[in-house]
Amino acid sequence: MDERFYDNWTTQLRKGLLEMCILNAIRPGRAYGYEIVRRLRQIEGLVIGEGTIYPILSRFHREGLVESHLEESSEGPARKYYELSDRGKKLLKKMNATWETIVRGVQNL
Amino acid sequence: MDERFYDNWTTQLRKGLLEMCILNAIRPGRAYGYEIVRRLRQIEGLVIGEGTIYPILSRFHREGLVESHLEESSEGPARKYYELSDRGKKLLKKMNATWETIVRGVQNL
DNA sequence: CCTGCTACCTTGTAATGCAAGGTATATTTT
DNA sequence: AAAATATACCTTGCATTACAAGGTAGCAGG
Repeated sequence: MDERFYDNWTTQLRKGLLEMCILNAIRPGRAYGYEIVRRLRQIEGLVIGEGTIYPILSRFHREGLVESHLEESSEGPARKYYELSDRGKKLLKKMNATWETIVRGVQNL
Repeated sequence: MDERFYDNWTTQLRKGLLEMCILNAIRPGRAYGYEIVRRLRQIEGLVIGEGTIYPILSRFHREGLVESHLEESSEGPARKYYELSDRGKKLLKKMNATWETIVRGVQNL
């Protein structure tokens, strides 16, 4: 059967959504890229690869939504930890609110 | 303040989501482009323009998700009505299920 | 030393949403 | 009758994203 359309659709659906999820994953404290990939992988329908997350994290930093610092690890190469800036926290709050509005809107379509 | 990131994010968030909403708007029976634009406009966070919907409807048709036919109107130019094909109905069901899975996944993040 | 896991990054491609344009019909206003 | 407004369709070019496929490097176990 032709799953091409569906597969592409799910990819499109992740656009923007991934950013929100990543910010929410960082929010409680701090997190590094490889860790976030593993956490989000467990959420059905939200698979994410390294080639996807690193550009996103870079953009977050460029936009001033997060701060980052390297930290040595005994289990491998150094990890780049990220945490939300004030701007990032504010924006995430707004994004979460927008998300809920949309979810509600879609529900009673 | 800098709303650029937020505005762009909402645009990205609409990707894929609009397709699902349009299909759901057509599902009960039939609908034409201009009509769908007006209906979806009322849903907060889901604004859509004509330059967005017509390419989507064309793609639906190209992918065999909908059938279409022209119908004269006394209120203006002819309308192009769309209705879901069997394939479209099946796919929409799958899309709605995926959407709910993702919404639930995001909820308990 | 070599395989596997950890951990980071970059490049090129495909796909989408949208602004900004265009065309044409029917109704209402001037 | 001319102009304006609402209806209704469409296309082109741009900006943005997610992803596959590649690359680099550190650490541990056999």
